[in-house]
Amino acid sequence: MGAKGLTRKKVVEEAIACIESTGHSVVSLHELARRLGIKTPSLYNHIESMKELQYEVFRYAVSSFVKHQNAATAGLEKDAAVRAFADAYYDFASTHKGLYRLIMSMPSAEDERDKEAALPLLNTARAILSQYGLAEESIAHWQRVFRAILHGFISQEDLGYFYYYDSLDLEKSRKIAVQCFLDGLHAELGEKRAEE
Amino acid sequence: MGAKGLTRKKVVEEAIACIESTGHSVVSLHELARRLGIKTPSLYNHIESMKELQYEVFRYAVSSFVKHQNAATAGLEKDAAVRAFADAYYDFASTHKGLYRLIMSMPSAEDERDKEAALPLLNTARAILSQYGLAEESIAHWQRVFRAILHGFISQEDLGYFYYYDSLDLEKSRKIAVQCFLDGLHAELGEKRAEE
DNA sequence: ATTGGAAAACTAACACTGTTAGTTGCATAA
DNA sequence: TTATGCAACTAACAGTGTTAGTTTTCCAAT
Repeated sequence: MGAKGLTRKKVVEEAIACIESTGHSVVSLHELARRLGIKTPSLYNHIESMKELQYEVFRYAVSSFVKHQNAATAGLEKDAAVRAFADAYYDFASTHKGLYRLIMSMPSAEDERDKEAALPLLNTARAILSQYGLAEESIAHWQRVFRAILHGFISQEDLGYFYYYDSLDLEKSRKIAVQCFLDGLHAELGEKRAEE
Repeated sequence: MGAKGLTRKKVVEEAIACIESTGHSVVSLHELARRLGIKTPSLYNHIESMKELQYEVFRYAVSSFVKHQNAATAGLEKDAAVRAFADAYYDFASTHKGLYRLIMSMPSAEDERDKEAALPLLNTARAILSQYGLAEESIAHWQRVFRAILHGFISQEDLGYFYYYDSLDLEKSRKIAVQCFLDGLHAELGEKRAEE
């Protein structure tokens, strides 16, 4: 054992804590080492690289997000579940800016391992929408639409693209967005029923 | 005049060309200098800083995007205009990945100048929606929802979060998303009419 | 209890960012 | 032709992440 009893787990935990407190999706190794009371290169006794550390934190972020969403929608059905999911999504992204930004800055398309780690994220939205009795293909489409709205909203708000009419209630905009999704979904369901 | 007749304008243009060709929202000064046939520090004879160069490219990106959107929706009304706007938006983001990413990575909330430069972006969507005869406040809300959907979709696709069911047609998802927005908007219009 | 070996800390250094200071050289205006 | 100024240059700094090589520290086996 080394002088300070540091482990890989503790390093990752400190990185998470750092990201949580700063709100940035990345933590500099310098800052991380400072907080752990060691010099920067010493970190490499516990992690292989920055990329690897990020991957570790990413997994935590995904797991944390999924748990949050599942807890918020447990026992709810259809529209109520959708609304709760949307609220919880917004809540997580606001409260854990750094983790959410990390989730949404992973170039998953390139790294096969990242893609796999991100899979649980998609299933959360799918689970909710599968209650409507749609075909698998439709669920996949609507789950994309749902996530697009949720992320698009948070992303633009975060970027500052919603602050131009700052007299305007953000929460109301969000309610309208979710209602819009539900109306669209209901319209689809109506068509489906009409076909039968 | 210097040896190579370089001007600030030419530097910015090369930066734009570089961003267009790489698809990244930033260009390294090293790469930029290399392409211009000079050494990195020489760039500072023409630009004040990286931030300033980015701002210049950002203004170009905004202007370019706005022109693109206006051209695509000229003469169209209501739903047709909305659909054309959405198609054009997607087209721009796909064709000019670097410029779009730059637009969507400006921390506008912090810099007052960036915010102002971004204003035209918002007016494009607003102009389309103002045709529906909604109240100013409603337009502002629905313009947020519209942009949230459009950006959310592109962003997630770009991140690779749509490639899990890659058998599934992306274009169809996009059509559903736009139709969802229109259905939601129509529902709002219906309510408004019912109130009268 | 002493010693050997492993694990983890350290310092020094490299490559890569953006950036500044100080110097050289070309080109146009006088 | 000369002089002024602009634009190129080299050298260097601070900041990233990272590697090599060295020293320290602790735990385990004798």
